[in-house]
Amino acid sequence: MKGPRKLQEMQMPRRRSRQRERILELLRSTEAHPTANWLHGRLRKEFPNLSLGTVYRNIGILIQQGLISRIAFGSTFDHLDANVNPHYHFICERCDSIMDLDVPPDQSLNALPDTSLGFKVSRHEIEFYGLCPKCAKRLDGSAFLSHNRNRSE
Amino acid sequence: MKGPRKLQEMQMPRRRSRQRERILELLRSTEAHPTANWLHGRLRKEFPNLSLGTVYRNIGILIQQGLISRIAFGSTFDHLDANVNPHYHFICERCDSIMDLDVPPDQSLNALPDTSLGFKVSRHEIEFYGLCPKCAKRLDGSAFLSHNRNRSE
DNA sequence: CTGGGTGCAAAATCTTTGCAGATCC
DNA sequence: GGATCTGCAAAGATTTTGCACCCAG
Repeated sequence: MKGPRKLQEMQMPRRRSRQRERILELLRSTEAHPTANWLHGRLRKEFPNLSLGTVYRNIGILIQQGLISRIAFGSTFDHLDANVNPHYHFICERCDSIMDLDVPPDQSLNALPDTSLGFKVSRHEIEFYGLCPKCAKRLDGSAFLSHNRNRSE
Repeated sequence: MKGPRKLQEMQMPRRRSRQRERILELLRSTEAHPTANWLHGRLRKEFPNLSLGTVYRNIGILIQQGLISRIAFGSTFDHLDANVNPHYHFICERCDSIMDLDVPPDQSLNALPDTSLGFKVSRHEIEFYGLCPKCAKRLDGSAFLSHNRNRSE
């Protein structure tokens, strides 16, 4: 290995790049919630040689810096659930496991979006993030740093 | 008391298949929220020639039949958001657009997961589904059938 | 100068699809 | 017997990565 690569997880001093600056500006200027591909197409005009790889790398950096965030729904398949009754989910930030919560969904929350604006709400979903019982126990009293991936494959 | 099934989507007559039955059984028997790949690996023992394509096709059929559902978070990148303040999202079921909601997040909801079980909640997210103002207006009074995709790409 | 950043292309994932042949009803 | 379904493989779609060169500091 050639250096403290892993420390990138913390705020590593970064050099500026015109590309990254524009990606951030663009994201801040739009109401939509763009994809990497959209950004790439949009910025092609200013950077004719801009590569999608660069867009992805910069997205990763911006997320790391807390300047943007990803929206991880409405995307691809991934996980499945045979419990078709409405229910909430808990996602462990340490082991990435997903659990069904035994909490009755609160339909009154559907009234939250301002209907005077014209929203017609049919349902909602909630994901709680934190430590699952198992991980919480394991880390009881100790700082948690390592990130023990445990996703089903 | 079975609620009326959604007849919106054309239901093709289905034949049974041992593979699909086992996929459903397996999904119902596990606490985890498996991926297609996990199912495939797991069922390889019973069906040595089972193909991933078949798994995906059957997942699609089971979802169509309302027997299972997908969990579309915790997955890949896809959409981004430059609004890093906590906020909820609204997803239009017709045009698939994603909107930030101007609703103050209710931190008290973090108390919903049963902490006596050991959950440590740090945050939560909510997605509301339904019709956005634009689509709601367009469909006012008319049945809605067509699905006008509008995802950024 | 130096090491992070970029473009490019290949690789890695994940999901879909065309086709020929097997299977269920 | 005929419409479905399956396995296989190729194609798509999306994201990551290795590498040589470039450029900000």
